[in-house]
Amino acid sequence: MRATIEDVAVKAGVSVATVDRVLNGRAAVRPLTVERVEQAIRQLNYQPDRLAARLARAREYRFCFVLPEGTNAFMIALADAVREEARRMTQEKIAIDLRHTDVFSAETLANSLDQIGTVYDGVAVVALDHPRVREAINALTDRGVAVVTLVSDVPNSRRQHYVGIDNASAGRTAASLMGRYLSGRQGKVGLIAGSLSLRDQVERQFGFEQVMLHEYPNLSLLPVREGRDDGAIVERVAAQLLSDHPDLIGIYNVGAGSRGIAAALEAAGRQRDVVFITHELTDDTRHALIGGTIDIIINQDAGHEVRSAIRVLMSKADKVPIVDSMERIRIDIYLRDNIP
Amino acid sequence: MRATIEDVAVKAGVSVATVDRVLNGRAAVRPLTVERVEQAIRQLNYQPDRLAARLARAREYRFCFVLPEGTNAFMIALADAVREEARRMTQEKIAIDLRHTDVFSAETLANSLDQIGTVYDGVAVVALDHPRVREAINALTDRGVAVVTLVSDVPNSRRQHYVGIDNASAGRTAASLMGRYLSGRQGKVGLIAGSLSLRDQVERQFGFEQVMLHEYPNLSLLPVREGRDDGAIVERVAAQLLSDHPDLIGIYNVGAGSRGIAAALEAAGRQRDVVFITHELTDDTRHALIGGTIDIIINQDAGHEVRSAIRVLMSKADKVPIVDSMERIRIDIYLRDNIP
DNA sequence: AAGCGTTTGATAGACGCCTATCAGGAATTG
DNA sequence: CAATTCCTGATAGGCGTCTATCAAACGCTT
Repeated sequence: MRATIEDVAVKAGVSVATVDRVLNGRAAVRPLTVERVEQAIRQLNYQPDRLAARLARAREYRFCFVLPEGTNAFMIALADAVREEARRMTQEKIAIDLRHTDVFSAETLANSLDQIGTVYDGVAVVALDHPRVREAINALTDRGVAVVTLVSDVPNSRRQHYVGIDNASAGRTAASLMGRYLSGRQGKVGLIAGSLSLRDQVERQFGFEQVMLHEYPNLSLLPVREGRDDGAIVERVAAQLLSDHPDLIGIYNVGAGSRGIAAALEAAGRQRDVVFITHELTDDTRHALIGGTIDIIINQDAGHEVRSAIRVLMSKADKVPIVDSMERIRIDIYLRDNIP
Repeated sequence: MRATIEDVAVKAGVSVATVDRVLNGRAAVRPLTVERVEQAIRQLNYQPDRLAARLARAREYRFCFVLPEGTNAFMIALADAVREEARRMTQEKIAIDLRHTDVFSAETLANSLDQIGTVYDGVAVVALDHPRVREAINALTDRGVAVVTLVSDVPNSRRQHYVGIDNASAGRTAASLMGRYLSGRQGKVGLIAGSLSLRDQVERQFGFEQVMLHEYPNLSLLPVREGRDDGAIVERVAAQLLSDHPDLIGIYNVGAGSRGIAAALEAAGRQRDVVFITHELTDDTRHALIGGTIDIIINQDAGHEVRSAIRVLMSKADKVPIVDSMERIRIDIYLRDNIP
């Protein structure tokens, strides 16, 4: 049988009320008493029963997800996942709010974060890596709000955790697959990004270039072109890229707007000759993958990310450790043969 | 606020005791009354609070995992994951037993299943696809024990759910990658299996051959060779395969014993020339992947599978629906660039 | 109408923790 | 030494469900 709060009280020679005070910081307790209680807790290996705690707790946990606004398909999927989990989580006394903000403006994002008062126990944010945002994250943390970064990290901030894939690794993976798919061939490989103010994209690019340059000298990597994650712009950029380089044999798209690239490839009739690797499984990319225009999709599962973020925020709120292996978000690689 | 059992009682014009009788089948209730209670439940969209239920429940859930005995690295990882989760789950009033049985004998496995009395609420089994086993699974189901198949399915049985990857899809994926990695080359591709009495391996082989024959006519697929999932035997088989076919340029290993193949490749000095794709990330395969002998590892995450199995068994025991998207086990593809 | 079994109601006591209150004792201050 | 303030103990009530018991109401048989 597991130890209860009462066992701890007896062992420490105090009352349950005092143990409760120590556990929940409900009132001042003499340091000596605190020490005795903590010792008893250690000796009995006491861990509060989370089921009972959640049941008894009057207040519910309040979390907030801050996502970029806009029509990016992946971000829409992420927002859907948040709403879906929010609905599921009401059962567990967890209330989740969803806020949208302009992702390309560090100022706007930081202001949004600043506005979030102390009503929330935790915040999950798709963040720009910018000093102003970092500062806002740190301010939240200092106010006692648990913060996790989602999808794109802010490494030097005091956020508690990053929920998302290892983007440098994703970029390296894309490069390896590109290299092997193009083995024996010679030609140029193009890289298209959305905006290089998002850290995840920068890291992907970094990983891709690293492997490309070192391991596949037969392929010459062209300078990055920016498409601002917008289908129409991306399509123009891709069309230009294709006409500039008749010997282009590979495209890696680091950001959104894959649909534009697929359209440009098809318009040029070069979808069979060019290996096209991109990110995020959406209706568009799935369709292009099945059609053969896209060769590989590298994906992160929005549902998993949201659930992981919630678990982490819960753990931080309860001050219990997280299980790392459970929270590692994996890089999904989809070919037409294994799309779900 | 969520509806409670008391709200249902009031709405249905009965007592809470009666509602409880209906919910938990505790005693005979008049059909008319049952109908009224169920109607009230539907109207209020009442769902029992699982936290409270688990807290109040005297009895704990008892689940049993039946795994093949032996030294197969993946099965050992699976057993470790079971023990790990068992430890974690004691907190949640879930007791998990682990049993080992001879995997290659349908009779032994079926007897093991038959022995499992009604003490268990649910059973997860790595099953052989054999009539005797199917019958044993059906018998368990009929006794009211929830059964899920793990890793390898028994499709025509009355098991409640299959927890594992889509193995045909995994085989197709392996073939596609093999085909693309070998694009432009001509030569032979070998297939090594453990035992073809395990359905997962048969399905992988099927998927692989399907894609290989249709899409990559430049590659000629050799007949399967069996290695009985044993490192030493597999090594001999692989060595023979290599010496029989100097123009072998690809190996797909459907079962265990990758280490033997890696050893044979290295002994022949052909690890650079032969694309080697295999299953399951273990210490051995990870090492060979980093070293370059293995090119791709297709993996299923043992921890995820065990947790999923537990969630499914819990849902079945509570008679609540499962969330399919949460329980889909994904095919992990590892290159040296994205190993965790 | 008495006797019987079947359905139902009412209620108490867990489960382990949270929240709140009140009183009494201890330590500190002047 | 008295007056505070600070700590601690005891205890009640609640969270929503399960489990169990006893009595009352009901329908049916003879």
